[in-house]
Amino acid sequence: MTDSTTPGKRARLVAAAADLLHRQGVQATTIAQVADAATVPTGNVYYYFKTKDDLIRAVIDDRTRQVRAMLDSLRARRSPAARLTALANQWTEMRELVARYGCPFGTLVTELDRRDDGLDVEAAQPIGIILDWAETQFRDMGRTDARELAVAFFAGIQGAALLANALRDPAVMAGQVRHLTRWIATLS
Amino acid sequence: MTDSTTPGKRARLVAAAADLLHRQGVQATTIAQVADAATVPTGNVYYYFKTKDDLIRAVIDDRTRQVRAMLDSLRARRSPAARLTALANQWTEMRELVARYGCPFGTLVTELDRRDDGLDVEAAQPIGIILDWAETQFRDMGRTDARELAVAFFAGIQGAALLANALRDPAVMAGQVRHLTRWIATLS
DNA sequence: GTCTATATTACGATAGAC
DNA sequence: GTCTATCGTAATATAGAC
Repeated sequence: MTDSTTPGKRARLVAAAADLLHRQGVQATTIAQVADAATVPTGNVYYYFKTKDDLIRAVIDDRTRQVRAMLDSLRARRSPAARLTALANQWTEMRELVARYGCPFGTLVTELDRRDDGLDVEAAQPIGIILDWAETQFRDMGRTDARELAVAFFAGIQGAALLANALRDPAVMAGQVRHLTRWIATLS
Repeated sequence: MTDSTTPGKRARLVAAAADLLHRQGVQATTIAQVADAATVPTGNVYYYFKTKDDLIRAVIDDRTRQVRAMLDSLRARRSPAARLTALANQWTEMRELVARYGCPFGTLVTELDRRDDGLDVEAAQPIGIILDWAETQFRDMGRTDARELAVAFFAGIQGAALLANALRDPAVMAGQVRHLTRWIATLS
């Protein structure tokens, strides 16, 4: 920490907020609920975050870091196809959460992109990062239509997350990841 | 109308609400805004809808009717593949709206499915109807894996809507519909 | 049936004691 | 740096005149 505030509290607030924003939605989540979940007095939240939007921004930044870490952890895999498949499997692992509350990255975009302050752009960052990364993988597979394939791939994941959520059925997510995996195998 | 209330007002309120819920989101839209857009006094809304949730329910029912009408209008097409392609093209036509505010059906699901009252189930109906319809089309094409293909198809549409929205780029939606169209052509 | 005025409540944010 | 008490505002919903 750069200042002398209690190290744990800020992090606890961000973690609690991330969880609640995902499970309840941005607008439905109150500062009081976040404070309560993090065992911090309500008013004290404003010592760490000037406004609710500031707290939301911190959650988005946290999600963006998660995505970068996720992609970094895939670098060890031998082939681009293996990396893409491994990424898709992340959503299979999250399938119960996805079926109940939607994709943590996707729902954030949908909830925030109708604003015209900076938050809409920031919320879209995880999506943009993954899309660019997937494009690189397809390009490394020698495909000239890498961007189109990257969109088809990640749209397949995000769309399946929405359908799994609508139907409250984790199997929809898992089935689609299997479908995408087989599709990628036919490309290489 | 079954009762003797002014026929235009209720319909105007639902239309104004549908538009605002899509463009601003459910929680961000107030009764006063809807009333204002429909040129109806704020308090008078409660004569037509007992609660805000009642108004939202009316909007969802309207969207469900839109979907049924859309699917009905596709029955004239000669082949299942032509029907599926024509459906996908609806999103290409909506691409500007989709890039700015998301898919009108998809965003409604994402915003409402975290609730446990009845609204979450109702909001998912348009999705379920389209998915079942798509499954029928693939089955009519002689495919035994019709459900899997229906999920892949509609997830491709909904996911692309989310990506187009995140990137604020209508071309993403149009490009993915072209991609899906070519994919369907390879199946028949 | 239609509309105005207002009650009620809930939340974001602040002031100020410790 | 921490916490309590509270202010101000905005939105849902209602009461009641016309």
